[in-house]
Amino acid sequence: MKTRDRILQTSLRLFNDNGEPRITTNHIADELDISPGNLYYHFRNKDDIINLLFQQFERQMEAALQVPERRVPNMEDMWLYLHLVFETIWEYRFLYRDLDNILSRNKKLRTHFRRILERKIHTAEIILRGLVEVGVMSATAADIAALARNIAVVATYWLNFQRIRTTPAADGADSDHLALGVYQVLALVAPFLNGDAQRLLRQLSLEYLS
Amino acid sequence: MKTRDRILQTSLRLFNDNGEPRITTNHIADELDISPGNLYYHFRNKDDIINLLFQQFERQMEAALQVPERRVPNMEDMWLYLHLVFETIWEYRFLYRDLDNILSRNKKLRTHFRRILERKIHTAEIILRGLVEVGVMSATAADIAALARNIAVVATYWLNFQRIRTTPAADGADSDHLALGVYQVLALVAPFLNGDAQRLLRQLSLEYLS
DNA sequence: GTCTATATAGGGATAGAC
DNA sequence: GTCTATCCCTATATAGAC
Repeated sequence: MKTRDRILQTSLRLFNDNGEPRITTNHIADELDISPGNLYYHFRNKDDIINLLFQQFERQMEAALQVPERRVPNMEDMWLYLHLVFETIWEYRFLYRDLDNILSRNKKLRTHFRRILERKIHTAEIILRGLVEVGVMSATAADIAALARNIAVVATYWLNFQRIRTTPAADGADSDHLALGVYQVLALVAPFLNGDAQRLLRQLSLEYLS
Repeated sequence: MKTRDRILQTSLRLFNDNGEPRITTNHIADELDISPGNLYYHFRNKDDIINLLFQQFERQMEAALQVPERRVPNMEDMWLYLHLVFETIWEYRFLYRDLDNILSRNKKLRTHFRRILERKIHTAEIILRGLVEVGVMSATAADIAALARNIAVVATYWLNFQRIRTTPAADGADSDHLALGVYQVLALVAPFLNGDAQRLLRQLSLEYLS
């Protein structure tokens, strides 16, 4: 494996585990058993590393936020959408841990992240309108707008919320956090679902959380 | 006004405006036209300042999260609860901007903040159960648990969410952000409200956001 | 209480040899 | 591509005079 890729991989792991502000270029070099000079041969500076990682993140998130085409979105689209979003956030959680800090240092990152956020809201709206269209749920336009914003907020910050609530030592498996997050978002949609769909969701949720 | 208090006041303002990690003790001293040495006469270190500000924050938030006693909570309690919470967060928003960063540097702060979060959820639950009891809304125990968590997430992170969405330059007045936040949280509760209460809330929301 | 001057430490980044 | 050595800068914090 090329040194450049090893640096990216290790940086991502250290950032995710310890928070980007606490990881210096020396830490990264140490962890890889290479010299700081070598690291700076491959990357201009620390921001350069972060930018590369952000590009990877952005590609993956864009893929997750693809609006289903050529057909009316349904409940399965919602499930898939949420899982892909949560997994991408988990993989690049260092961005979310110090979001304000990181975005304020780099205007381009800020612009791109904002676009992702708007897209998150937009995709949620498309899917919700699809659910209304096929008769699975009932909601006004204003309901959908507010609901889509709330879905975006919970999806974006759920992992941060959980990291504070659980003690650093005794936190459960990673997958639990994601599953609970998906459940929380579905709980936002549930009250708008019509009788049958709502019962189905309740049933699914019970199994899902066991 | 005593120098000590001026330091606290100015620190809070600078932290809120620029983010705590970017404000050094020298910045604070500069802004006050005092020497760094003078600042360190009044406070052992930067963390000492943050701890004091956190204590102020905690007292104010604890007050906001008082469960209404001796009577069944109603819709007005929910409004009051949300307004007080949002205003407290706004006043000490520097804590929320770099929450992970700040809490990870100080175990005591982390423990106390976690308690506040649990209390946020708990108070929301108490109020929601009150609403069910007086017949204003219908929800199962599981509905209420999930809803209370979501209320806490949105209330905690709404301002962060909005700061990213709005451009740093052209953001609206401060009060707008708070009002929108309260609206978003009420939108979480709305679908559980019974006919009359729901219509009333819709009416109120329209006026509220105009 | 307040100042000036300074010690200390650490992170980001580069030069030049190999 | 990789290393060693080093420089610069900034932030925290202290010492000692006034």
